[in-house]
Amino acid sequence: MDFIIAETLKAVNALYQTQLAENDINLQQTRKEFEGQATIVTFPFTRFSKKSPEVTGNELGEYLQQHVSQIASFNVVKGFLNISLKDEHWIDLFKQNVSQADYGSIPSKGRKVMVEYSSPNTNKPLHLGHVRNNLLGFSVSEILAAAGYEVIKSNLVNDRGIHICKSMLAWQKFGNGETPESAGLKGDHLVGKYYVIFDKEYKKQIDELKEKGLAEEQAKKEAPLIREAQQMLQQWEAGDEQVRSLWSKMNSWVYAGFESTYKKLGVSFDKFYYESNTYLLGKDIIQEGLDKGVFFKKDDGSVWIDLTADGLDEKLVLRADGTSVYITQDLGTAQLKYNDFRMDDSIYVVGNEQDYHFKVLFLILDKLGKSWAKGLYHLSYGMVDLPSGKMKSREGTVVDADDLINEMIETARQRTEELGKTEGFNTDEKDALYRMIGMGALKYFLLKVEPKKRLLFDPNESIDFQGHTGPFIQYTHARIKSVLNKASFNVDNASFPDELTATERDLIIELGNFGKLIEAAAADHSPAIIANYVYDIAKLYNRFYHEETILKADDERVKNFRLLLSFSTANVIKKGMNMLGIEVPERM
RNA sequence: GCGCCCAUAGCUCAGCUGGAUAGAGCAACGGUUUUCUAAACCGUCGGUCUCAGGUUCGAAUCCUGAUGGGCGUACCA
Repeated sequence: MDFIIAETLKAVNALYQTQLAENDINLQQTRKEFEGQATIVTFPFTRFSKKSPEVTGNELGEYLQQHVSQIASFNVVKGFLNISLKDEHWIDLFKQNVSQADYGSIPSKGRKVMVEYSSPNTNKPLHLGHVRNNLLGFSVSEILAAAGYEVIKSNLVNDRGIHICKSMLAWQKFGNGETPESAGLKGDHLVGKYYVIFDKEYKKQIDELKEKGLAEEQAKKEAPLIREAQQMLQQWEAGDEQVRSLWSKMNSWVYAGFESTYKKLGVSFDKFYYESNTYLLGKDIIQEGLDKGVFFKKDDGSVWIDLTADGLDEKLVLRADGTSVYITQDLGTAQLKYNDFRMDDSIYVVGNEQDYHFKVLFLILDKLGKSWAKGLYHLSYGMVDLPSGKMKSREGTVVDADDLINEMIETARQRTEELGKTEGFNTDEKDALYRMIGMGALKYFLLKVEPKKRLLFDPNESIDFQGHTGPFIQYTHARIKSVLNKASFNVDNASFPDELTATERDLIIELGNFGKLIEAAAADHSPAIIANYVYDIAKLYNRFYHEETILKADDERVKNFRLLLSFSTANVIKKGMNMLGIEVPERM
């Protein structure tokens, strides 16, 4: 439809001797209650046409109809010029473009982008919040790849620190040598169990100390368990063999557990970074910043940056004792990633509680004169909350990722069996189908919402399988495949009609927007755009499916055309869903 | 205190760079299957787009302020 803009520019120039730019033309899809497919808003033109919006619209319409062969007719409603294009034009768009097997592929942009996501702590299993992160990161990676970027998916594993020592210490004290095998627990769940035990015992000690008259703050600092954990961290940093060996053992349990969860989620990574390797990085950057006068040193030896001119605060970048803080490592890690890959852009998928941190991080790198700093982007997403409030691992008020996944698959199994749709499936096929549908429901549920919005999840209300959901779209795909199979569809038999029904036209137009939507989703880092688009396509197709008959169409040309239209729709649905990390079944 | 984010139907969400009478799903009610998969389709009901100003031919969308909610503002990560 874009050619209309160019033609309108010519028309405005011819009629009103005014040279406009492309951006000055407001072209949109005609609302369905009016006739036409393309609408130009004519209000802005009245400034130089010196005529009413209606008259201006009519003059433009006349001109365009005379000069543009694809235009069939036009009508003017107030300041809106509605243009109907000939069916020939839409059929041509379908033939040349939409129906092609590679439709929706965008040529390489020659840009490399890193997407860092997941980045778990190795002291507890993944919960629903992590699931949102993982699905977002994976989906954004797929969308960027579809939009022609070279994508590197990375995962910065937080495998060291005081929280890890807490689990280790609790296991050492209360574990009696328990292993994932002996406990019959996934490794990450076993380690998480001891993280919770630590917290429970720690609280006990705090209460005891408080009874002895200590203030809360002091009790928290002096409880023997926390002291031991801190000591263990020091031993870890000193390379103490026993501590390191316990650490390796427990982390390996966790990794085995994560691997299984990642697999079920269908996410993957090209590059792992581990904080145990990167936590000392960044000190050379501190020196660089001091040399450049970006940072300054206080009397106690701590290093700071003054960001008050940018509306932020003074920020510590190195402790007085010379050790790193969080941002020190992140400065170093950012440099490391750039040295490794020389990417043009780098996206961090991290929750919105760290908005301030990333603002500061990117600003500092920019002030240090890093040329690549402008390519850094924080994909900030809202927390997943329960009706009872925030999820807290230590207090056990979390929706566990593995549990949720299993429940979704189980629900999918029940629904499918109730509907009696498993005829002709063997056991493996059934399992694959249930997994596909259950995960489709979960993933779609999480991805259809704009990332930055917070998400409320009520464990008592199961995730829907009907309506605006993943399974609805999957069902539409399976339905199409079923028709195509019945017809023994072959692309080579394609034929095209002389005219279109309204629904066929709507479907072609919407399918024609695919590329534009991929670009928009990539630019906004928003899977929600793809999710809502694919839903619109599925909905339109179902309307078409009910209104028109395909296999029994009177005219063989129409039949073959509708088959090809169905095929093309399935193609877009599949590609779109794959960008969300959702698979679509051949039948269900 | 200061900073950032959010607010659209009873509930969950769309609404493209400002454009026509603000759209879906769920829930409720009614209809559609001798015909390609009813996880579907069609219809009814449901709105002061949190509030108050402003900019504009035109505001859910932009600006200012207020209210409500979330987050941050650590020599934690």
